[in-house]
Amino acid sequence: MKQKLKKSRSDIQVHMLAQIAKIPRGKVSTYGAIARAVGIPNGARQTARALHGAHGVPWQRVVGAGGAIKLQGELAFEQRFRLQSEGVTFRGRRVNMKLHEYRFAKAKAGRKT
DNA sequence: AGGGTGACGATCA
DNA sequence: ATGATCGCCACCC
Repeated sequence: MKQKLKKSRSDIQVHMLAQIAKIPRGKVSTYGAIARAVGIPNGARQTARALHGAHGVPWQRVVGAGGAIKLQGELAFEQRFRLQSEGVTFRGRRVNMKLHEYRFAKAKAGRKT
């Protein structure tokens, strides 16, 4: 029996958005971490792709590796502003990941719970 | 069917 | 720390 149906590529984005929506206020995650959470080890770009066309999701809580804001122009400014409003602290131009990195349950990790 | 693109990530100079 | 280059994966034309 199939343990896992091949999900449409579009579904992947839906799953990503679902994970992003789970990030609690005051916390942030990275494109790569979200990708891994849905089973795509190197799909950081797909996370960005999903966010680009998404709506109603806390996109501000998604940052690049190391807490770097990958957006440009006003969007970068807005993201930082919104995060600070949620209580997220920065360390220079990056989010202080030591305090705000949110950990997802990985999709394929050998976890036994 | 083929080629270019991107809200990325890691590595190298 | 900054800039350039390559690799990844799904989307768009």
